[in-house]
Amino acid sequence: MESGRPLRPTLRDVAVLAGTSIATASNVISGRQGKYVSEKLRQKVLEAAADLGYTPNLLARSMKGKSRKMIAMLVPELYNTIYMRMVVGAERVFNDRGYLMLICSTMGDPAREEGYIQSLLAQQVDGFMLAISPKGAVHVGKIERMGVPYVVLDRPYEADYPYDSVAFDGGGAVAMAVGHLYGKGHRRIGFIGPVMPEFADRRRSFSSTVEKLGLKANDCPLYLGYPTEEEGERMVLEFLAGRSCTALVIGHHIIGEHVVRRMREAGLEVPRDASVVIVGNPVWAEMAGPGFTAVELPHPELGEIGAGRLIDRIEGSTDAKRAILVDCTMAERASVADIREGTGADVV
Amino acid sequence: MESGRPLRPTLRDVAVLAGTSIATASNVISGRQGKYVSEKLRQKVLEAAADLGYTPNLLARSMKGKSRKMIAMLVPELYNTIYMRMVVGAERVFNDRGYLMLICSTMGDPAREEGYIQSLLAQQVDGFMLAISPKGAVHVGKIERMGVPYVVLDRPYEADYPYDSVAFDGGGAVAMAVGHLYGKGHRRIGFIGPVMPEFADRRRSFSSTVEKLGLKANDCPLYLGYPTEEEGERMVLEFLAGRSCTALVIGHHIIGEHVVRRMREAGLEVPRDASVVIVGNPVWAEMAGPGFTAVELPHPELGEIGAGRLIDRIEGSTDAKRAILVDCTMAERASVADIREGTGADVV
DNA sequence: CTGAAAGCGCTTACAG
DNA sequence: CTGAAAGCGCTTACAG
Repeated sequence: MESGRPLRPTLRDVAVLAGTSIATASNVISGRQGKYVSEKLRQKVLEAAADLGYTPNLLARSMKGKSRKMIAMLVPELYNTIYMRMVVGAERVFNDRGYLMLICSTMGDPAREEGYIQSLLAQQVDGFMLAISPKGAVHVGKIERMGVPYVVLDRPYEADYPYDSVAFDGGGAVAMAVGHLYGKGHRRIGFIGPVMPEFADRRRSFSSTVEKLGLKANDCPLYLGYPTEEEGERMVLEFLAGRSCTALVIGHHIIGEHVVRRMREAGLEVPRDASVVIVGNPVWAEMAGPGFTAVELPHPELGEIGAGRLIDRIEGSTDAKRAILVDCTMAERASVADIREGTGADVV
Repeated sequence: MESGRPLRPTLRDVAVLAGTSIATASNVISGRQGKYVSEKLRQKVLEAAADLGYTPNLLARSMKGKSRKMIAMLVPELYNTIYMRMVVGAERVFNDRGYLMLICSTMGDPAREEGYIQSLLAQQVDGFMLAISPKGAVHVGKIERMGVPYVVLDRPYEADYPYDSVAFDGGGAVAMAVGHLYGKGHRRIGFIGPVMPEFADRRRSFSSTVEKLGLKANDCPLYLGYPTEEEGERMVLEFLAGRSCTALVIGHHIIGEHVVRRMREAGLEVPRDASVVIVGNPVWAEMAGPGFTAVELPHPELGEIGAGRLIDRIEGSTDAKRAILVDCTMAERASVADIREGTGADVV
């Protein structure tokens, strides 16, 4: 309709309108330094570009070896806060450093993971942030072979080549929780946590920490299950039947939800009847009951650190590939009673 | 290290290895029909491609006017289930139809919305799915002017040009809820809902439906507030103070969460003491208390229908631009008592 | 059946 | 200071 004006004007259109060459127009638009263009011409080009509503075609630009300033982040699920926390952290730094981040949801399906990796590689993305399923690890080899930078998040895995990864130390988080309770005088500490293989480090850490602190294994029972309502209930019941612990470490946020609800229903008051430390960052930790002490898992930091590392890589860093482990932090709230003797803690 | 093998082999590399021309290699790889290539040559090319691990550079392909098979979806928040439901619905169809969907989170910030639109336009995406803030509507003009297809989701707005949009009828949903309760014999029905301007249609619909059914406005009070814990509590208290309604329509899922919890704490039993219909799809509707009857909002369908329409557009559909309104559906569960006389409902 | 050549929209030495 | 020309990796008439 609007005669003459191309829908997507090219540099050529701008150059013609400004009465100059494509090369000069390019020099002005991409603002190359060291290329002196007379102020007059520069203005004319700028005007022409504005007039036409010119937007450079990044596709064409990329063909000349320029980076696309585009990275892809693969996550298993969109509904899961854990991944969203990582995404938000990563996005913050990509935005700051001028990269466009694309989020792709794989549903933990290796086939989908492969599909995305294929497409995105073909789309010439500059790099990958990968929160990928264990089985999906195979497809990472493809990225590796293409020489495209990537960072693995949250779940590093075995590979016969070194690669960048960022994770937190789940076992360490549990150790912190146990240590905190120990410091407050607790000697009989239970653990309710996930039974899935990805979480083996958490329960192993519980056992070894307990042992290291010189506590009796009998006094520190483990209850394992899946993060469902029924299993949560079952584990609480078992824990209560024991009746011997003064404190409890909950090793998973979803399980925590069910456990805490069930404890309340059972009339158990925290921390009077039992002290509790959660591993994870459930929204309700601050709001429910007395406020729950938690070992917070640094998902946003995982995203941030991973993103920073990926960009450095893309921009030429030759730092040795390695696994980065991020520390967890204690957020003390009101779910742990200090039962040490002679500390006067009761007075407070 | 691996001498000779280029990291990212090009069609040229494939052609050389196969001992043929780039053009022929291209014909084989992109499987153009009508181009007869001898079976022998075709095999050699295919082998060479496999050998090199060749992946076509979609960037270059796109430069020849081919579509990128890539669309971008802008959503305000990643944490909000509503948007994730739309995303998941949309992604399903994009995947089926061979498009790659990129998710971008704008945080409802018009500046970020503009930034993304700019970048993605420059990246030559084929189309946009827009769940955008009211203020962001301005930037849509840029997409429109570029002639790039787009579909607006969930929140259509005023514009001086026609455009495609997909939404559900929030007012209609409330009318359904009221109608359902009316059908079960309720004549005094309260409404607790959001006060924000985007939800004006819901409360207006409540009032007009009540009027249409011949109920007295006095018997059908409205309680409006923000979706916070305190406001939820306040509204429940006001509703209870009234003590005259047999039924309640809750017009927002977050508000519903607080209202339902508060009602339970107040010792109110549903549906014995009050029948309840929720507008929305909170996860707990099925699990909490007796199971809550709800008017379900079709967010995934919004995504699906929008995606279908967008692809049709991209692939050349010249169907007139228009606003599509998707119906909501009743999910009857156990939170509504049938109080009609002589129906024998009580026996059931 | 096969391949030389032009061209997509840009950038970048390089020569005026 | 400015512009003609080559080239990025493909596709596509078109001529053999």
